[in-house]
Amino acid sequence: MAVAKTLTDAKTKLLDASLQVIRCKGYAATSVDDLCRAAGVTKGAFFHHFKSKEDMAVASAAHFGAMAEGLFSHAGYRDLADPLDRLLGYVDFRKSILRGEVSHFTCLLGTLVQEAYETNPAIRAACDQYISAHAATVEADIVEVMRVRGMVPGWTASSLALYIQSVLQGSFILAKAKHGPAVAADCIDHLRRYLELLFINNKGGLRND
Amino acid sequence: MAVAKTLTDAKTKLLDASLQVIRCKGYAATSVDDLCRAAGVTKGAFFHHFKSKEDMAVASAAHFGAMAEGLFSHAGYRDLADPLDRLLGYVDFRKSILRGEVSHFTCLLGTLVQEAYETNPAIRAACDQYISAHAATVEADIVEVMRVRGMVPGWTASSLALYIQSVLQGSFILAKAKHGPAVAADCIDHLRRYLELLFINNKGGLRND
DNA sequence: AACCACATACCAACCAGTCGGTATGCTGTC
DNA sequence: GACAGCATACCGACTGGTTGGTATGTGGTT
Repeated sequence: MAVAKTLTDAKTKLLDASLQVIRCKGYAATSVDDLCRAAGVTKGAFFHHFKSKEDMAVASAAHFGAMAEGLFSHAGYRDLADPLDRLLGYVDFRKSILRGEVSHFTCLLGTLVQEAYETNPAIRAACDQYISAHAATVEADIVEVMRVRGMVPGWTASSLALYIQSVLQGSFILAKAKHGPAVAADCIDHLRRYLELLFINNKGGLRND
Repeated sequence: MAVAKTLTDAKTKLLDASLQVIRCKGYAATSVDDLCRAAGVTKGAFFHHFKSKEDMAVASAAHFGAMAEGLFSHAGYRDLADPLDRLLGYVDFRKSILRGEVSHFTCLLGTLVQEAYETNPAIRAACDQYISAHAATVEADIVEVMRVRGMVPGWTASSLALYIQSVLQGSFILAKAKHGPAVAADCIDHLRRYLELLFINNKGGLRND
C-alpha cells in the first residue's frame, strides 16, 4: 500500500517550472537556481535527474512537445469530418489560445532554438524534432484537403505546414515586441485568409507557379 | 592635418561585432568579454562608450536598424514605379538575401526581443521601435497599392505589413531549427503567393470579411 | 543492507562592472 | 607659437557576486 510521498516528484516539478521560466527569461538567462527556486526543489534534485543544464533543456523541449501534442490532439476541431474544417479549425484554435501573459501562450521550442541553434546542437535538434512533428500533424490535414479536392498545386503540403508554423512563431516575436497578443491575432487572421484563398476563393483550383 | 589614429574607433568596432556575436550566441550568452574579443578592443573601451551591457544592446539594436534602413532604401526594387512591383520586389529581395550562415541573414531585433521582452524594457522598446519603423516602410507601399486599385478590404495595410514581418521572423526561427535558409525561402514563396492572391488573382477585389 | 530520491555544503570558473592610470587631442591665453 | 587646462579615448588589473557542477550525507522504502 505505497502512499505517494509527494504529490508530484521533483523531476516533473522542474519540467513544469522550466516551461514558464525559460519562456519568460530565455534559456541562457535562466540559471539552474532559478529553475530550482521556481520548482521548489533543491539543486541536488536537479542534478540527480538531469546530468547538465543542457540535458534539462532537451528534456524540457520534449515535455513541451508532449504537452502540445496532448493539447492539440484533444481539441474539438479534431473531430470535424472535413479536412479543410480541421485545418481552419486548427488556425482558429491557435488564435483562441492567445490569452493572458505573453509567456503563457508562446512556444518554448522557438524560444529555445533561437538561443541554442549555433552553440548547442542537442537543443537545436530537439526543437527541430518537436516543431517538425507538430507541423506533420497539420500537414496530414493539408494532404487530405488536397486529395479530396484533387488539387495539384505549385507548392507542397509540407511547405505549407511549415509556413503556418513560421507565421505562428513570427507572431509570437511580434507579440513579445509589442507586449501583448493583439498583433499575433491579426497575423493569424491573415494566415486564415491565405488558406481560404488557396482552398476556397481561388476558383481556378489548379495552379502551376 | 589630423591623421586618423585608427581606421575605425572602438565604439563602431564593438557595434559591428555585436551584430554577429549576438545573432550567433544570443544576448544573454554573449559576455562583455566575448564582444571585446570579437571587436579587438579592451573592456575599458567597452565601458567608456556604454554604461552597461544593456545600454550596449539598445545601441546595437539602433545600429542594426540603421544598417537595415540603408540596405532596403538603396535596393533596386525601390526605383520601380508601380507600388505592387515594389511590394513584391521587397519580398523577392528578402528572399534573395537568404544566403550563407544563418547568423548572417537573421534579424538581430527578433533575436534580442525574444530574450529581453520580459526582463529588459529598454531593449524590448528599442526592438519594437526598429521593427515597427521597418514595417512602416512596407506599409507605405501597401497603402499605395490599395489606393491605386481603390481597394477597401477587410484588413488594414498596417496589419498586412506586420504580417509580412511575422512571416520573415518566423522563417528565421525555422531556418535556425533546420540549420539552413531553404525552409525560409519556401516560407517567403508562400508569402508572395498570398500577396499575389490578395492583389492580383483575387478578382473580386473588394472583400468585407 | 542496498537503493533510490533527494538535501546540504561547497568549489573553481566566470560574470558585469569599477577604478586608477596614460596617451592624445582640442581651446583659449599670452 | 608655446603652454596651461581640460576633455576624450582607451587600457587592463581587480572585485564581489553568480554560475554550472560536484561530493557527500540522509531518510524512507524494499
